[in-house]
Amino acid sequence: MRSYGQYCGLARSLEVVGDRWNLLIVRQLLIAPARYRDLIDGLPGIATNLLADRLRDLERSGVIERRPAGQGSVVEYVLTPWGAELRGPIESLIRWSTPLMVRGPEGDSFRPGWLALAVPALLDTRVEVRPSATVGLEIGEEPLQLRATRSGFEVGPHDGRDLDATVRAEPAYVLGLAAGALTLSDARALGVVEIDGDESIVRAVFAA
Amino acid sequence: MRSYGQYCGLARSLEVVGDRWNLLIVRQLLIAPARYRDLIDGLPGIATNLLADRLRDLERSGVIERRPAGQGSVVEYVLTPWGAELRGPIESLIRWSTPLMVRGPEGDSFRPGWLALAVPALLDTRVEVRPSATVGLEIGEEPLQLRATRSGFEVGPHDGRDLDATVRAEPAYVLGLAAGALTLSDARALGVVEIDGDESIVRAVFAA
DNA sequence: CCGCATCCTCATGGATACTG
DNA sequence: CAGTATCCATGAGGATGCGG
Repeated sequence: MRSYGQYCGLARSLEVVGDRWNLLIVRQLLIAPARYRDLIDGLPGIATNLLADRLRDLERSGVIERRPAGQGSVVEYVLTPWGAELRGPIESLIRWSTPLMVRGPEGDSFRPGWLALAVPALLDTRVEVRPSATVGLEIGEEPLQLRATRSGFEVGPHDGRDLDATVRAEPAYVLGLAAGALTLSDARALGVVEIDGDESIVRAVFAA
Repeated sequence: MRSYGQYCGLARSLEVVGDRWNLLIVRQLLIAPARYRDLIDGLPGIATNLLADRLRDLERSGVIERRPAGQGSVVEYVLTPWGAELRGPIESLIRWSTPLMVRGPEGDSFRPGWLALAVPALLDTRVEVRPSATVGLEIGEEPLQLRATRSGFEVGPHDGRDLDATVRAEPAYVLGLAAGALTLSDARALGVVEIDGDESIVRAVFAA
């Protein structure tokens, strides 16, 4: 990216992460460290040369690091501590996007892993839920789980542990619930969400 | 901007504000509503055709509005309520940029008005300062003032009211102090900051 | 296969001149 | 002052190649 030549924090940030695809690459690495192939899969639409270019740029500017993974010459891309601090700006943009997301997918591609960032960003962290309470999220295939911690919520792949409840819904409704743009009772009246198990926990998590 | 085709809040946000210059235009309008000429002045380096393009795009997507200003056919650009909510993402990116800003301007252009966003974004809002306490900021020419409110700090042009204290320093040191990357006593030992008036208020505001 | 590098085409950005 | 029009440089996207 060509420099803006402005002594302003926003302009300097954008010189590092403002290039097309850059923040989406960081998004993928916030979900989990990843190999080149994982990034291609998690970034539908990116051209392979662009991914290679961007990974070089982000490494040069100190946002990501390559590190050996497993055996052989296999490398894995990981965020540096500074790069991981982009969680704040990214969650903030995700919250801002709510009006754009309630329209639904409209043919856009979707990866359940993206919810691992979006749902905690949207949920009201002031809500008090018993720590370690765990709710399964079934969106399409990939089973996810949402766990309450003292500091907020974590969403990741289901690790097989016991679930207090399970929610099954389309991505748009999960996001609507998390953002408070849709209440649980409305969602149930519309028949767009199914809940198994301890419903009170689900109500507590998605308290509007 | 070409669509990413991803049903992800970050991707959809970037389709609206990810284009080059877009967030910097929003930055200017967060500082104050502005006319075309004000934007040209506040966005050194932008080409006039790009500014016109971006203003059209941002209006179409509901981030800004044109409205008549003064008399005649003079128009002014203003953020919509949704556009104004970009303050969160922008402040977040400004905080993230601290390591990039402590290097100093290095020839980049600077507008004191940019501090109206950066300083409140960087200051620790948990600090308790007497509401309506006012500190003058003298950076280059343009006199600014920093006012404590119940909810945080506001920085804007000096309105001529009485000041409890005045701080004079280069932009980089003001940002360093606000970010807590530089302590007031270090700054004074280095002779890079001058303080007049009630120094205790300045110490309270910039409590590291 | 994975992890890129090269090549080509086309869309976008930038600088400047110009107009109502 | 508030933008358009024009022309050139750069960057994105897609296909393909290629070594390990």
